Amino acid sequence: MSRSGGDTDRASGVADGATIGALATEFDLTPRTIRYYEDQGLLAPARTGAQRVYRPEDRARLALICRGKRLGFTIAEIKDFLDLYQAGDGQVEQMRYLVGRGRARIAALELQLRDVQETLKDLNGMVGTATEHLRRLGIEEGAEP
Amino acid sequence: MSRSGGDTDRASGVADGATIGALATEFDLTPRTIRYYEDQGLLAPARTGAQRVYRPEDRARLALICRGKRLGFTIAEIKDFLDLYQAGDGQVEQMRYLVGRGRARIAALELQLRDVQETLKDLNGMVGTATEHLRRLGIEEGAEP
DNA sequence: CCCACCCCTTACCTTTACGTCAAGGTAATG
DNA sequence: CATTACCTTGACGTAAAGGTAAGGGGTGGG
Repeated sequence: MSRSGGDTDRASGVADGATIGALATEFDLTPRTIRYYEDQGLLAPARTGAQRVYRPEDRARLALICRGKRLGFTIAEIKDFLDLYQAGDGQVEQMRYLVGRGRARIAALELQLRDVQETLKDLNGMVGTATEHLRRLGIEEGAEP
Repeated sequence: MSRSGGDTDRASGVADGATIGALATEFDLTPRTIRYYEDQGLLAPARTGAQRVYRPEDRARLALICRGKRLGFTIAEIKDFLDLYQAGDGQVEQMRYLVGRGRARIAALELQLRDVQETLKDLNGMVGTATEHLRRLGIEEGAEP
């Protein structure tokens, strides 16, 4: 009640973008992790004085970073990957190079896709068998971690 | 020519199974890596004296290990995973636990599957755009690493 | 016999991706 | 003005997954 113009909380007085803490919460990371990504050149947020200000574009990049991580890419690989996205400068040679990298990555991902599907099949089979096995022993299901 | 009973080479005199070097070559790993997996309890090959002897079962396990690695699992996770495969002892409680773990892993993999598919879509789009862009500039394709 | 080649173990080194203090700045609030 | 809560940089710690070196054994071939 009775706040000048902001809305979310303290530290959101940074004009428009989010703070590192907010972003961390949003993406379920720690601020440390986000700063680390910046160190590695994956992010380059604006600043208000010393304080980082994350705008929508940064949030988009971070989302891509997280996906990359879930897919098992290294930070360095994700950096390359991100560079693909912003390649629109017109540097033809570099672009051809990036297209090549993109194709290679696609091939790797397609392999991974098959791996995942195969593993899922195996696991489903195993769990099915085991569950049935248990059922035959007349035991009810009760999932415990 | 003129060998008693073996066939492949020296050190294959280990009756039937493969040596660590052969296995390493076969799976494109180093012997060090295979020994490391053994250290971590993922493999337990037979021995002829001090020398490890890898039988087909070990090869199968190693194949699963490699797939797990390609999927981004940690060694410890792969160990749990492998334990799923040989769970047939009848320990019901343990089996229920393992079924739970298996289900969790399936959920994680399904998420990963969607991630991979989404990323593939994005990448294909990007490469397509970039390629077309290049084509418009009248440049032929020549993939250089 | 000695060399080459493969095997063994032990032990320390490296890289990646953060976690964990430490020490200090800044802005709203009581 | 002091507190509180968030932010900053910097430096050190650590777990995972091996690499690499050191030291030793066995076997077969010239």
